Amino acid sequence: MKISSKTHYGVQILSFLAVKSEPVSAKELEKCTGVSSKYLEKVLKILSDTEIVTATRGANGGYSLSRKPEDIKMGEVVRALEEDNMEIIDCVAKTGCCCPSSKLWKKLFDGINQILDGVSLKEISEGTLL
Amino acid sequence: MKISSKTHYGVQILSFLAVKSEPVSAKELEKCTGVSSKYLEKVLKILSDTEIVTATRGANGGYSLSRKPEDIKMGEVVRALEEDNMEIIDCVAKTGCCCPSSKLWKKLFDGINQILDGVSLKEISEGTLL
DNA sequence: TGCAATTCCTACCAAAACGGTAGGATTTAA
DNA sequence: TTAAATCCTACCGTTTTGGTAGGAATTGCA
Repeated sequence: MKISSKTHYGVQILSFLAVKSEPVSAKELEKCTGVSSKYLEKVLKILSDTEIVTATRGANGGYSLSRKPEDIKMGEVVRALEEDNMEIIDCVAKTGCCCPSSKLWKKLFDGINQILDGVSLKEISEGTLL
Repeated sequence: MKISSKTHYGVQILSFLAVKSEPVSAKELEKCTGVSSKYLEKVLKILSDTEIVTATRGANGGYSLSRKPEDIKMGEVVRALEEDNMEIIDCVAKTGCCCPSSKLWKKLFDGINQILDGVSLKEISEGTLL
């Protein structure tokens, strides 16, 4: 039940990209975040594969948002970066016991996704989140 | 962002204890869950330290709920079993960057706790959770 | 055309967390 | 006294986390 640094860096990067119109390179993002560009490349690759950012290769390339900040919901971002760690545990498959807790986990994960889908990158980058 | 097996087993155990009036030993819980009693002892120790269950040592001992199922909220249970993994990341301390995402994580963890605190063990054990 | 800037791909690695196992000390009811 | 139980401490293999490293492929520009 914790946020990985990958996800944490991802959100930081995105809120930086949100205020830029030109592509920003991993090197530049390293300066902003203090995290090595090589590691940020990995994070950015995930965001690129999920079409949250667009990567432009070659000179003057870099990364930019694929959509407007208000159209990028944090649920999408967190699910992408946490990869398969957002799944509900299938307790029935693991133990023979009938599992009265599965509804709880479903309720919890539904709630988490609802919260995250209710926040857009715009609110993060502008600091207007309550 | 995933539930550990420790937490998962913990909830299973508690919903089993919820329907018992006598103390139940770790050995018996092993039969129910299929998980080794030695490992369950660890889980139960945490639940005992946090006064969710009461441990009775010696012959005819075992574990029983410290309170009525309706007075045990799942938030308390999950926070106990996930230990320090329920904390909000302090991003400002880690990076020099001002961190616009901290509000998001706070909102998320507050939401998680609110969901879990809204569910009692009674609802889990009786299967009345929506 | 050539060079520099950039992403992409693959491999590797140390440290921590996870999910247990093991053995025995301690307590207690009968 | 004995058997049943929790409590305590240590250990251990596997997976995940959080990176590092090196180079291949792509591209704008002089």
